[in-house]
Amino acid sequence: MIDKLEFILALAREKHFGHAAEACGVTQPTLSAGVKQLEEQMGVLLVNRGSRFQGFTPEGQRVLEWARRIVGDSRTMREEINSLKLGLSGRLRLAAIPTALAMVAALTTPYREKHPNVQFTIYSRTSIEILDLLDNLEIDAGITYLENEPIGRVSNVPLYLEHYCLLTSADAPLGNRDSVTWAEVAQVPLCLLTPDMQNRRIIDRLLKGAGGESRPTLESDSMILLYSHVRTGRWASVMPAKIADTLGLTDTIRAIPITQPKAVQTIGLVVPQREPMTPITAALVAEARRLAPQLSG
Amino acid sequence: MIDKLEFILALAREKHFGHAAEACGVTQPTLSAGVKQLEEQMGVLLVNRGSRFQGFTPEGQRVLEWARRIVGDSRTMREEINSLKLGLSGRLRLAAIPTALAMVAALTTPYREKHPNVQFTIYSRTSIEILDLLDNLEIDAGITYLENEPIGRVSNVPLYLEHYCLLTSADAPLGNRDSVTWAEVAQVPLCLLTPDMQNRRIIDRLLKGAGGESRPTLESDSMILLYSHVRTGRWASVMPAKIADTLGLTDTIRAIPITQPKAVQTIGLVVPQREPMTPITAALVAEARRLAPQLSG
DNA sequence: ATGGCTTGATAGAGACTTTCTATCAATATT
DNA sequence: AATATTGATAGAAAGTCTCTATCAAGCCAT
Repeated sequence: MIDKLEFILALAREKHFGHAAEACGVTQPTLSAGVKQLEEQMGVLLVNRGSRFQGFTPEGQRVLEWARRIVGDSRTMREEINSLKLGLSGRLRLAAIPTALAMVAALTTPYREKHPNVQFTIYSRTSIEILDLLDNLEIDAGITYLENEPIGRVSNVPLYLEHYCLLTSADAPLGNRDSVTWAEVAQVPLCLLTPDMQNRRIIDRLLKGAGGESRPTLESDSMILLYSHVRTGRWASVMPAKIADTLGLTDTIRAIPITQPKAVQTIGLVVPQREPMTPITAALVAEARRLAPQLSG
Repeated sequence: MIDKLEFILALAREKHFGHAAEACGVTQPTLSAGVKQLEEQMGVLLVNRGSRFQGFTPEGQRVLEWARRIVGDSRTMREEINSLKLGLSGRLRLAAIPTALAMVAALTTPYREKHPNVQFTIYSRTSIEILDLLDNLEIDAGITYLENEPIGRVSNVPLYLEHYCLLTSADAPLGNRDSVTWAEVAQVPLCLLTPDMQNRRIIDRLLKGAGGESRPTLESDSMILLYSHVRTGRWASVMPAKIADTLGLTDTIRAIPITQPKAVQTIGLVVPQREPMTPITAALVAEARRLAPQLSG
């Protein structure tokens, strides 16, 4: 029964019988049969088919909702029993927006000291993808923007505030300043994240708000790539202060606070809104609560 | 998997492998094997055995908690899909304390008019048994005292207030009065419910509070039996006003309000504290909310 | 239009699980 | 000590699941 519900979950995210089957580690006929059995048990069609997957029926959508819950609970149960047996162990799956990647270590390091048997898998994802992964039980927690764009059925723990800097060579225009305005930044050719990243959309909005326009010379979904370009001394970028610090500033590269307006975004931990949490997730939330005051200082 | 969890639930309430198996409609070896499989999957003993059932291990108790939740959710899912398919249908299982039995019809009658395909099963139980049945998913809702003794993880809807009357023959001592005190009632030989009923414990407390003692001439767990004795004109009883009204008063039998103190108990609907509720239960809660103002008037 | 490609359904065989009956060992009960 | 109760175990039969192979329907490109 529960494994059939997992089929539904896989189908929801893959939207393809074959791929979903592969994700579940079974063959396509097995998954097809599983879905069909569910449909027979419920006495209702759950999936609209027409020679290909065409989404769920209304009943299928309800079953999907329940499947998230029931499958999630059964996993949580397993994990909880495991923890009782041999302390916290297993794998913590986490996803963070690129600009927050640098601070993840501040969370994982004390966590690992307390719970050395927990393994980590950490993905770099967009804020939208993070919420999707959470919904589909593919990650245990995410680190993303808490405000700004709607987030779903999740609980959150604020971690720190993101302030923006112009990252540029000291001998470039504006390179000698102690602070710059968004209007000034709008005049500089920038390397920015791709528009599927919320960070980029935020920066675009700020630039537009200052009367400028966002026409980045270079886009990437990798902070490392952006930073390595800035390091050449020939490019500039806008980054959160925290990540600029982490990446390290050289003599020639400066991180200049951008004011007017002084834009601030809250970054935090998000976890599925479900009680009780898995022990592994609960420990992460505890760590985040402990850490938040230090980070915001 | 889910059926194995049902085994655990059955075992929790039957405390006996054989009986639990029968309750699940399987043989005892099947249930034993199912539990053993769960234990192997979890990697932990769930049940303490020593030639007989000796309760759950700590891990077993956690699994039991999860089983209630997961099994409950999977049933709710089924019911929800069924309702989507052919409107509200199925069986509403309800338990009420004896003194509330008379008012159940006020709930079931309008319910049935709105949802004619729902069938009812209604048990007369003690308040403690009701909470137990709720925990074990054996009933969908209960009607019982909301205050006075602790109730567990349930949501409630107040329905009406229970006021107490002396039910006695008009020509008996006190039979001509318009109101009596608890101290006076304490002098009369009474027919009361058995002490496993909360109603009896409440009345005992009230009598004791008035300096009297509870030494009922006759005890029974059936309101009908108590009432039939009072009807002979030779016995007296203490009953909630509502049930006395429902049973009907004759010329010779009077229901006399008992004052000093004016004791009042809230009776209400209790349902498992879980979101969302099954559609059948949700409809009952809606009905209860609608009804409460009328009843309390 | 037509041939090739993708997608999901179907059929049938083999492997695996489940569940039953029968029986046993251990403990309670008398 | 004899008997009854309780849950575990063994083995056989039934049932279920999952695989490979194949098919039919739609999609797409020429």
